[in-house]
Amino acid sequence: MKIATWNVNSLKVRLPHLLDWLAATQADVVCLQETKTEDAKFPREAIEAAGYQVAYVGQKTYNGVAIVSRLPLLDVQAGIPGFADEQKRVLAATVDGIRVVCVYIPNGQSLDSDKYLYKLRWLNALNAWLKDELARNPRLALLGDYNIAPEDRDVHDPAAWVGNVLVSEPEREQFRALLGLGLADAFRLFEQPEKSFSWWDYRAAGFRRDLGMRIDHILLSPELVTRCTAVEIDKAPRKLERPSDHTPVLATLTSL
DNA sequence: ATGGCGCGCGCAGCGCGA
Repeated sequence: MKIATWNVNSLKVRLPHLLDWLAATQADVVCLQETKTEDAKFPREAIEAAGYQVAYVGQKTYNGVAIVSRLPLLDVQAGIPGFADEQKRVLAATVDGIRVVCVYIPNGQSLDSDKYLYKLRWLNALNAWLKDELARNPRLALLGDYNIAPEDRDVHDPAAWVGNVLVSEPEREQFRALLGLGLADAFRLFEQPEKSFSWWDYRAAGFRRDLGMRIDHILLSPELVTRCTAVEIDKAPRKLERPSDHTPVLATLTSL
């Protein structure tokens, strides 16, 4: 079973890339972020025609998350229970006995912004909810755009990013708090190339110069760690015309 | 590397992302 996460930065624009990528990788479950699509305009038919089911929750212009899956999506839940949030950033569903949680964690904009405080509050709420969710679901995967580079090795130039969002210590503490729930950063279960990134700025030729960050992650509960045989960042879609600024991250799990 | 790109909205140019 292959499970993946991909911030598509507008599903309307990236739908051809998504369909090509599904066909090429034969991924079984893909969590999407930044669909930027209202539910009424979601391209459900095109995804179903490719042999997938899809659950989604979106809004106009901003945010929006979806889970694409070959197998049925059960117990679909949007948002963090008990955490009032207009922004569509969370979608959970059970697929083949695995609780799949798709997240688009807030960016935070800058350390002195109200959006940064929102990011930290949001992460607190996520952590509290996941603690319960893990107790109910020992097979849990948390996939998404975290907007956090966990360590300096996940940043092309750590010195240049000091004092910025994505790398600040409170954010990294929140990331470690997720690990503290028993989750593992699946990418780091395996030997990986140096300078492994999942996002590059569109500006200043960021991709060509490899000025990237690793901010898209797959966290796995212990039961799923034992089943995980590979994790890779697939840079191929970032090389296409009109790419998303993020690449997919893909994990392979053995069957039970 | 933050003026510089790309997106949505909506028809100009702005807000936002990371």
